[in-house]
Amino acid sequence: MGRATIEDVAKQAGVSIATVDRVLNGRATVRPQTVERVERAIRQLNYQPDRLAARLARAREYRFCFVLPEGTNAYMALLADEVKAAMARMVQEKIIIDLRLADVFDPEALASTLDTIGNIYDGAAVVALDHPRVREAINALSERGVAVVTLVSDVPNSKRIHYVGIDNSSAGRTAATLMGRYLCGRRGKVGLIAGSLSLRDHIERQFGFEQVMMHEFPNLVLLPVRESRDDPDRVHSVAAQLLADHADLIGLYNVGAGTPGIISALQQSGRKRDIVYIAHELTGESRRALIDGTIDLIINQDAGHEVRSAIRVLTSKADKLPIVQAMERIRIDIYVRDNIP
Amino acid sequence: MGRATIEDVAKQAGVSIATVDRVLNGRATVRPQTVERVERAIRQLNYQPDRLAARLARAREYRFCFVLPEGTNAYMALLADEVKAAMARMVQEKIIIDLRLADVFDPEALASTLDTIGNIYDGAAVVALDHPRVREAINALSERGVAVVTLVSDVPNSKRIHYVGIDNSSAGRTAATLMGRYLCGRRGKVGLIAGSLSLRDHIERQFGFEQVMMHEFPNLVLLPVRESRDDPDRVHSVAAQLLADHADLIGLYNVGAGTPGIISALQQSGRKRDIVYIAHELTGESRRALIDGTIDLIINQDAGHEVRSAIRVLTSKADKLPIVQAMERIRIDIYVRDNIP
DNA sequence: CTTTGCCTGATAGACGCCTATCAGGAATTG
DNA sequence: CAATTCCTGATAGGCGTCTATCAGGCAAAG
Repeated sequence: MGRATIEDVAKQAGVSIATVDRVLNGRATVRPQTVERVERAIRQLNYQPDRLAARLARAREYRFCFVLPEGTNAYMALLADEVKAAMARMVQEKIIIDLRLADVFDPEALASTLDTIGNIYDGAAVVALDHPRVREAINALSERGVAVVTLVSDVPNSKRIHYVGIDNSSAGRTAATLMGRYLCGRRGKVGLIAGSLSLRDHIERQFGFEQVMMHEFPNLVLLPVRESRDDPDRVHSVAAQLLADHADLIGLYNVGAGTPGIISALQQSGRKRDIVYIAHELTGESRRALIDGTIDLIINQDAGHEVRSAIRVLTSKADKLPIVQAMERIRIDIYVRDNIP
Repeated sequence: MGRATIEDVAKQAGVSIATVDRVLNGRATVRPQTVERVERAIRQLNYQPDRLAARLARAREYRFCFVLPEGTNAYMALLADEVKAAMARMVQEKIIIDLRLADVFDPEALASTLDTIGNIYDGAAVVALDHPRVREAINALSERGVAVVTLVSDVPNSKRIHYVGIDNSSAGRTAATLMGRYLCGRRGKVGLIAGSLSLRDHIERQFGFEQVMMHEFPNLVLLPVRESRDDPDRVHSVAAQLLADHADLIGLYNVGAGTPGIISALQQSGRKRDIVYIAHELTGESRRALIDGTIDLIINQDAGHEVRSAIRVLTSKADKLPIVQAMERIRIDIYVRDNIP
């Protein structure tokens, strides 16, 4: 025998199918004691509506919107590619996905983009800045009934239903531990470059990194953070400056994007072999640099997984189903030269 | 407008729905030119059958069987847990999963287990030994129409349709690179312990490890491999022996299971801080040892992902749908103390 | 020209659920 | 006690596909 159907529940509860449906979908007022009978039957039979049949019957299209940063960020380009791939794959499940680009570093621009994605959508996935204006826009969206998940960088205390991305303070701590071990007790300075201190993920990584560095590796001196706005040119000059200022720089951790700028600075300095450089996100450029030894370690979050997870979470929400937390945890990937996909 | 349906295709091709169905499901002989007309219509409309509707209509139950090693292996216990979790989750998709245990180290026992899982199943996922008898059993299964995927350890040249697991020679190379870096040019010996050299994954890891060790880290001397059959007691005595024989042992890589045996040997020796120890698979015990510093790095493959991937592959096969390779790639996870989930 | 296939069309019913409507009984109000 | 209002049952039709059956057209074989 297969699983219980609505009909079984109806029989068990001694009511009609229509009433079970009313209870399940809150379609009309049902007397409390009847509700109780139905719910008991559901529990007894361990009834779970068939998702497939439900989706088929509803014949409803879900529309989701991904809001990603515009610009040259290579990882964001990867994310965009995955969103496009998902678009194609999801049409057959009646899920329509749109992609919009916005300037993440400008809270006003990002917020007003969020404001415009109106009642067309059932859900949105946003790479967001942690800023009051943006938080407000996210809250406004969810008030309007658009489920919001944050992607890559979280906006805590907002009404987003879920955050899809790695635990960034763990990522920072991981980077520090690996940096410390790779440096094996050598004495020297370690530089830290961040994109923006309004990006939650960047702050958290920095925080975790500092924490472990301080406590575990007293032989290393952590230099003050430099901000780069994730702009390759700025990243380059910041890195070049660091290298010029500190002859005893032996470690470099770039919390944000703009990796090509660091790579070029390191290569120009001729010290790329002497400096342990840890970067975030596996992209075409960082991958090459990892292979040629400029980058020693890459900490990554899988773009494909993130996009698929965001979609799963949004559809679960739309179908009013619970999300399986364990399945949605995004892992911190560590890449060395040998395990690049 | 939504997507094309069978009806649209029928209209476009100027045939009946029944004929389109015959072409799609090879239900009866259709005149070649009619087939061509239908296929053209399918291409023009970019028609893809609705999976949901198809599964609903077929009302078919798929039965899959997982064959895992019996015994004390903690990782296999994790896999078994994930299989059980999947069972519960999959009933609602009309997929029935059974779990059987077998002695993987005994090719005859494993093969005869495979022989018994008869025509009940549509597919099987097997943690297999690379042995002629086992290969033959796998081939026999697929001849009988049971799709087979290998799990964790592959059986190349067999008729398995897919291998679910990490690239083990990459894993070995990764371990070697990390070992070499953690040891920072120190001179000394590195020990290698394997469960069985009939397990494909063990050989491949060993191979990759040796490769990188030889070429990249001439300062390190790799000791001959010791076989442990993944038995905790044997692992313990092998490790204790290694420690006793080599006062200058500074690295240890355990390619297989039985990690608790090594942990106890290391702790008894009082040298756990001096030896860089890299283990496979994140389990309760290895996790504790990673936190307390006995283990320096763990290389892992996510049990949940593997089980879900195996199920996806088997259902895709049963539904005659292509599998999305990129989605099924199992990553090599690297864990340090700071990124443990 | 009849018989035998071979192709194709038409159609019914199922899968499990959703949506909607109508009618009638029960409970509440006046 | 009549008039409402509230609950509930019954039922029809649909979502897109599969499975199965029957009948008819057409061609080749006898």
